This record gives sequence, C-alpha cells and structure tokens, in this order.
Amino acid sequence: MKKSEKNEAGIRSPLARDSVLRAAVGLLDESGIDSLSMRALGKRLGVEAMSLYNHVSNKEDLLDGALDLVLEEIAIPAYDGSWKTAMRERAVSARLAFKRHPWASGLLDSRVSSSPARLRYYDAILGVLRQAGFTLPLAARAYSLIDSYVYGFCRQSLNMSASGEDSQDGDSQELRAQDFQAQLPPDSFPHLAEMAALASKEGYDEEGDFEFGLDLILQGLESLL
Amino acid sequence: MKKSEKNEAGIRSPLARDSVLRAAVGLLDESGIDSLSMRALGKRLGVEAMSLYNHVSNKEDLLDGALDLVLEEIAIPAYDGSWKTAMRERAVSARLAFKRHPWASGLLDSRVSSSPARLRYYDAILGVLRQAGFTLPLAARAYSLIDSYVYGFCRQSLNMSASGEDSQDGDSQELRAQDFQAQLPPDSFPHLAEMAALASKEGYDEEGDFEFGLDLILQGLESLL
DNA sequence: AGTAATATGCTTACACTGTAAGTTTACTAC
DNA sequence: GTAGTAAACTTACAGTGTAAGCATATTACT
Repeated sequence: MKKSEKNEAGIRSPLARDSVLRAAVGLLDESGIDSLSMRALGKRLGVEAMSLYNHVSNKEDLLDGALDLVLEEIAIPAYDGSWKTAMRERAVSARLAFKRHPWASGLLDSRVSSSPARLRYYDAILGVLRQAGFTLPLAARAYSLIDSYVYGFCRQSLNMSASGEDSQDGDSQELRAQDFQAQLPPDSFPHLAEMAALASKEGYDEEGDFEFGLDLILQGLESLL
Repeated sequence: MKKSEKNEAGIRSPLARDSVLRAAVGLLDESGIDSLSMRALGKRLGVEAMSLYNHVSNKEDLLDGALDLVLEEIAIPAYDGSWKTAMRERAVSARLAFKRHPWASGLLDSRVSSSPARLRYYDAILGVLRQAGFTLPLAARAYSLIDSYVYGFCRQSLNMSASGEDSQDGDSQELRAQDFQAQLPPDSFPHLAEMAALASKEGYDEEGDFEFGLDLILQGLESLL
C-alpha cells in the first residue's frame, strides 16, 4: 500500500485514466520516451505498475492517450475568411506543441488512431480548405503537403536539439556550429564547411526556416486556386 | 559452437561489421524495428548475441550502421544543368529507399551522426543548390524545406501502410477506405466522410500526392532565384 | 445492516531485453 | 611450439511488459 495514495483511514485515492495519461505526459516531457516504463509511471503515481492496466489496456494504449493529450493542444483553426491565416495558425500551433513535447511527434506516425479528437481535428482542417474553395482532391493534397512539411520539419529540428542537451539558447547553438566546423576535414566538404561557418557567425534561425517553408507552401497552394 | 558458422574442420567463419549490419537490415526489413534484438540477430547469424559486440559497440551503433546502409541507397545527385531535376531525383530516390526500408526513417531523426557518408551526402546536396545559383542562406533553407517535406511525407505514409498489413495493392486500399467510412458517425465529420468516399471510389494515389507536393515546392523555390 | 458482485490495487511470475564480466576457443606472429 | 590477441561463448544481472491470481475497497441490492 502506498502512503501517497491512501489517507489515514485507509481509503484509496483512485486512479483514473486521465490522471494516468497526464502523469505519463509529465514523465515523457521530463525524461523522454525511453524513461517511460509502466513501473516508472506506477512509481510516479504511487501505485504498482500492474494497477495501471485497470485504466489503460497496455502500453500502446497509454502512449495513444498521451499523444491525444498533446494533439488537443494544437489549435483547431476557425475559418474567418483567410484560409492561409487559419492554416498558418494551426501549423505554428502544431510546431509549438511538438516543441513542448519532443517525444510526441515520434509517436504520431507509428500509431493509427480514430479517436474522436483526432477525427474532429482532421475534419476541421479539411473544412477550412473546403470553405476556401479547394476542390476535394486538392484539399486532401494540400492537407497532406502542409502536414508532411510541418511534421518533417519538427522531426528534423529534434535532430539538432538532440545534439546539444536540449539547450535552445543562442550560445550553445553557436558552440555546436563551431564544434561541427572544427570536425570537418578542411577540403572534403566545402559546402558544408561554408554553411557551418555561416551558422557559426549568424546562429541558426529555426523559426525563420520554418516560416520560410510554410510561406512558400501556402503561396504555392494559393496560386492553384 | 554453431554449426552454421563452422565447417567440419572446426574453423569459424568470422563475423564482420558489414555482415552484421546487413543481417540487421534484412531482419528489420522483414519484421520491423521491434523484432530486432541482439539475440534475434545473433540467432540469424548463427552466433550468440554477445559476439556481436566485437563488431558493434552497442545496439545504438548497430542501428546507426544499418541506417547508413540505407542512406547509401539514396542517389547523390550530380548537377547537370537542372537543379530541379537533380533535387527531384534525389527526393524520389529517398522516398523509394524509405519505402523499401520502412523502419529507417524512424531512426533518422533520433540519431546524430557525422559519418563520412552522411557528410558527403549533405555536401553534395548543398553543392547542387549552390551551383544553381542559390545564395548560401537560401540553399540551406531550400535543403531544409525539401528534406522536411520528403521526410515528413514518408513518415506519414507509413501511417497508412501500417493500418493494412503493408499491402500496397488497390483492392486492400479500397477496403480500408470503405472500412474507415463505415466507422464514421454519419454527420459528425462531414468533410472526412466526403474524403473517405472519394478515396473509396478512386483509390489513394500516394505517388501523385508526393509529386504534387514536391513540384509545388520546387516551383516555389525556383521563383526565388 | 449484511452480502454478493464488481472494480481496482497488489503480488508473483514469466519471457524477453541489453549488456557486463569472465571463460573458452581459434588465430596469428614469432 | 608458445604467447598474445581476437573473437565467440557462457553466466549473470537489472530492467521491461504483462498474465494470472490474490487482496482490498466500493457499489448495488435485499
């Protein structure tokens, strides 16, 4: 019996699926995907690992639920006359959510889920595009294109974060670029060396990169209307 | 002593790093990332798991090496006057490689590597863009944009494959779309329902989707030159 | 109030995982 | 032939997810 889950009278403070999922998100945010085991989570909640199975079917179900909590943080755009603004807001929102929960994007593509929250989310995106005048096939393609880009960008930017203790400040990014530059054999990779020198001097503008790509895509789609 | 690794005279056929990695790729291709354990791989090679550690430092090193083998399958474009053709070929080549090795793209973003093969690869891409007249900052952004899209697209298309036993023929894709449609509450998600009906009728043209996005991006980049 | 049924937390156990540490075998160089 | 080394094998451990059974708390019914 865990004291943290029982008061003096011996009453259990019951787990619920939601609290299990929220604790999982907390643990994932703090220590990443590899730190999540049923035992670690159980310990965090003051119960034994097997108790979690009263609330989630298995670890996969747990991860699905945790992911859904993150997806709920992504703004569902309302169409207010500008589909580009709506899609931009949603893309930025998604990127921020994935940045807050770096583990989440890695789960997105390895699970197929038809939870109501996700269906609502997809429907709303399609709705914005349809209202803006996209044909159904074009709406589907636009959606796929934007999503692929946003998602791919987020995944790739994790690569950079992972190489430097998750530090996001400019100093450590400059240090990284300098380290990288120092590692390069002088003449083998001229273009890479060039780019590393630029990054070393000016720093890496991740947000600028993201916006650049997003704008280009949105403009390209607009030209098809 | 494993018979498969010894002939009658008791001579060991020695493992080498390359054969270890190739066997890993084979296992990953057949059965996916979750099937790869050191013991499973050792068994496949006719040795004990611990013997693998003479050739790879640890499991991470093994996965890095396996990924490098896949990346070597991606064409390094030569600049022959058309940067768009070069970038297209490379994007298509990457997509095909990831399609052949569905597990690979999932590894790409969780590991940071500076193997010579990868540096050569990145340098060649940047080289094409620079030769085409892209400024250095623009080349970096173009590269990031295209890569994010290609990578994100591949990851997302795995989502669809995963829901249907990796079957790629039209029949099972139509079945999936119909199943999906049947699951939708009638009026809750009108746009999704609409799209599911379309996919059910016409099938899912994944390659068309990919080309559409790629073309749009390449055209958008061209307009910046 | 008492009791049966149910929900839920705990315990034991198992098969599996990566890999440390030590042992054995095969190979190489002298 | 022998010493040294590379590499394969063995034993063991800590950790993983979770099946099955047990114990406890809660709820519903009479």
